[in-house]
Amino acid sequence: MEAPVPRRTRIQQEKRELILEAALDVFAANGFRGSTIDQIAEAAGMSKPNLLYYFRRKEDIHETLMQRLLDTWLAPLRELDDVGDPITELKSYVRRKLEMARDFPRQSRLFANEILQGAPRIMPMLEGELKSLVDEKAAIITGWMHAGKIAGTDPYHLIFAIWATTQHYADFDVQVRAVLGPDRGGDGRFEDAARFLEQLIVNGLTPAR
Amino acid sequence: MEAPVPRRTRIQQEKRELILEAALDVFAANGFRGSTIDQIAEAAGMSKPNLLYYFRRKEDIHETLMQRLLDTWLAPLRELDDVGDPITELKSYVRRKLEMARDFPRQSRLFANEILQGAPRIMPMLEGELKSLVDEKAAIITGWMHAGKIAGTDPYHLIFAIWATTQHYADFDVQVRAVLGPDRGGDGRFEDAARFLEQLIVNGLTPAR
DNA sequence: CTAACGTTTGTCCAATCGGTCAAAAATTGC
DNA sequence: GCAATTTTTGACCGATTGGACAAACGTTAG
Repeated sequence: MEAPVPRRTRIQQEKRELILEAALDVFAANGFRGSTIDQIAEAAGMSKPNLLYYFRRKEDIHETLMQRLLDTWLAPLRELDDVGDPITELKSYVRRKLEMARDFPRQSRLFANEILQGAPRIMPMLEGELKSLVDEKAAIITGWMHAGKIAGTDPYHLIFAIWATTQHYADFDVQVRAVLGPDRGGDGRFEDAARFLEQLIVNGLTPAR
Repeated sequence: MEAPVPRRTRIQQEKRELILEAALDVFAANGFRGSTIDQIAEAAGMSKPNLLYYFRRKEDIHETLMQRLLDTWLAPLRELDDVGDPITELKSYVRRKLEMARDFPRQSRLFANEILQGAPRIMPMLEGELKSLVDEKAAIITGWMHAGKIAGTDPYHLIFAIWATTQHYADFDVQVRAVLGPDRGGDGRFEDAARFLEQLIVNGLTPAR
């Protein structure tokens, strides 16, 4: 029996990666329907028929991209576990998510685009893989609440809030920068965000008692 | 001198509204490039040339929609003012934003789409109108902090966090529903979210002392 | 009734799109 | 070196797109 995934020569591997890299750029900036094969081909430095030699349809590129995305995208949540102090654990999760928004903004936008359009291509993954993972982690968080280690609240909405606040810095980057202005919108904005979110999650806004 | 905006008959007013309503549906669901004039025309119950009689270009529809959007979209923040208890004031703001996400999800998605694509059509508004408003409100919040009425933190990132967490329930609705499942993903999710966000903002996750 | 004006539509067009195909070019195995 | 195979490309195709246009239709005022 041969390998189930038919990837042939080393050159094919490399060209496919090149195309996926270019497509990530284009799809993240323009959405699926807003992107053309020509754009991706040009960004990858090859002709359109050449690109179609490696991926037979535009959708195949997107699909490959989305499959990889989910894996890496959920990695930070997978790391959340029961050992260590709960508050520390949650702060680490926020930090990891914020780092992903900073270091992989294109992936974040690709994902946001897909969800915004109603998740037509990844709905099964959301209801399957994603839901299972969140259920599992929500159970851990609920455990912490029952043990009195964190305040009792809704673990699902807590996870949503962490997703929303962190991904915001990738998906709404242009707005964040426009509002902060040239001086505060520079590289420091992620550290400011990290400080703010940490404090919000730990203590909220009530002044120290 | 006549009215500067050349809107003629009552029928023209009505048809333009009809088209804008249909276009909001289509643009919010498919993005600008993903939407076709035919789709909008069909949703508005008229032929394509008929639609183009009222709006000469596809972009004109989108532009009109975006101009109106900013006004209504920022209304909740405009209401934030200095009278009353700061914590109560911020909770009200969160509630108003969450109600907008619940009642006007299409507007939220339209806005999200535009920002995701780099805000090509509304960048001036972000750097002008929006930034001014946020600067003004951030100053109020800073005043509260200096008065010791709320914890000292970054007012800009606080506003970002409120935007992100509330709009998440409109923009990422399908994901929220998929994760919550059929039982918890129903109509109650906005009330659950409201309760959660209120608590998060007031007290964070530190258990009661 | 009819002329003027506002509204609606069928038809058409050029540009762009995703994708095909056959042939050329480059690479590889022997 | 040469044949087989893989890679690349120019030319092409049908479908869809945004938009133009003139003719038809409807309405209203005289």
